[in-house]
Amino acid sequence: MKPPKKPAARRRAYHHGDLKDQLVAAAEAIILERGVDGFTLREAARRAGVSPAAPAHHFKDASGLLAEVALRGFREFGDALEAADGRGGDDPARRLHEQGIAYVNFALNNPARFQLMFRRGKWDPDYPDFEAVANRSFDILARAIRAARGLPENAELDEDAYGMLMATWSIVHGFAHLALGGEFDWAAGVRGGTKTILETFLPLTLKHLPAS
Amino acid sequence: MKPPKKPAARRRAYHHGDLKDQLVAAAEAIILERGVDGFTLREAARRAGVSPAAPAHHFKDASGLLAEVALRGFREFGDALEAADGRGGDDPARRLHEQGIAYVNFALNNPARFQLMFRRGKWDPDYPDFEAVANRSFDILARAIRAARGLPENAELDEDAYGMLMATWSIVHGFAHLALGGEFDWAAGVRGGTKTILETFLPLTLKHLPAS
DNA sequence: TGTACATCAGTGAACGCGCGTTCACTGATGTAC
DNA sequence: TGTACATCAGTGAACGCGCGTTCACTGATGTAC
Repeated sequence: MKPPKKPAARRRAYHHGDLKDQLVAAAEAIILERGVDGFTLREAARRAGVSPAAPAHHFKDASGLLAEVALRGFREFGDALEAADGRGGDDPARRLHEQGIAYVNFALNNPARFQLMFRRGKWDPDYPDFEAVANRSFDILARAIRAARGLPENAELDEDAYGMLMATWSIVHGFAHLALGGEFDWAAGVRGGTKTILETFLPLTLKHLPAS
Repeated sequence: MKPPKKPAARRRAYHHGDLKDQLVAAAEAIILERGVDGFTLREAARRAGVSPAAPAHHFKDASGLLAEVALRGFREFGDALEAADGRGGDDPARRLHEQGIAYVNFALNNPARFQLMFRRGKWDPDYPDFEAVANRSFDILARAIRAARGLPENAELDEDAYGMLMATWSIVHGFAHLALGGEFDWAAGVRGGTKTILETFLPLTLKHLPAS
């Protein structure tokens, strides 16, 4: 009756097959639980069920793995901003508003990635493709700012454009950072905090975006 | 001729006399050089010229020392905000504007403290006086917001006031955080960055404060 | 279709490191009489 | 003014810990013929 040769607990294949992705997933989980500084390479290996030496076959070192995590974050982040921008149609104020919503939503729904992305020094800046992917998010914002200021595409920003760009970026980034840092908890209550913040406080705040 | 009994290299007194303050100063220097996560208690002791066990006589543990550093930061920060608020006279928009300038100036001129202050988890939250001192800064902002919205002192904030407070806080905090994180370096150039940021980019940005 | 062999992706033990904290101790200081 | 003694603020050695990385290795996979 019992099938021949099936070992009681099936031994995992010597070759993992999906290690790179699982290391990335483990890293995100660790950062979520313990914060960016709680990440260790050994712990990621442990969670992937692999010896501490295994990650070296996929990443130069610990900062390489974190670069991959951040890179994927920036990729999705850029996608979210671009989609939001599109939702704004040809109204620059709406485009900026939608981007703002998307910015904060991404941060609050992906706190691990977001916090890592804005922690230069934790990831290897020379990781392949990193710079281009990270710059895309910035360009999406700059494009909408140009439209709002009536500047041609690819034009240099003028002073007012700088002010508008920095103010817009600052307000959404500051909001995200303060919310993630728990500074808005007094207002949101402890339970369901993220939802309350996104649904009631974010709209109240974004009314004050420069272009609105 | 030679004075009697003066040892060649004068031996430091067994009792340090100023250890607590020097540990605080050392901690700030370390954070400045290596970032908040680069801080270690041993290194602080080393810089104060003292054995690694000595700090225990002044602080419960490492997070206690960091709490003292953050506490002093909050104290000065509150003073700076209060002074700025006063500079605004009875014009609420000016009060908020001055507070904004002071907020970012403090952050960029005291990066070590500032970054530590907004890193819950690094310092002991039960450190004596901590909560009251940390809340003061918030109250100073809230007071000016009430004035801007025409609310009586100590009144509950209404929805618009929440929006204005969060937007104001977000913009200055976001600006400070992005500037410290190096995200404005493309605009400021590498040399004299802080000065350029404070003198040219901050004013352009603060034009967009909600109350302006 | 089979086989030799290079390459790939793991293992697990070991390295040296710096950390925070504890321990028994001792020298200096302050105080009561 | 002197002295006994408690307390304060240091020492330095040791603890156990987890870390990132290296090493020689080996099992599994892919490819050329």
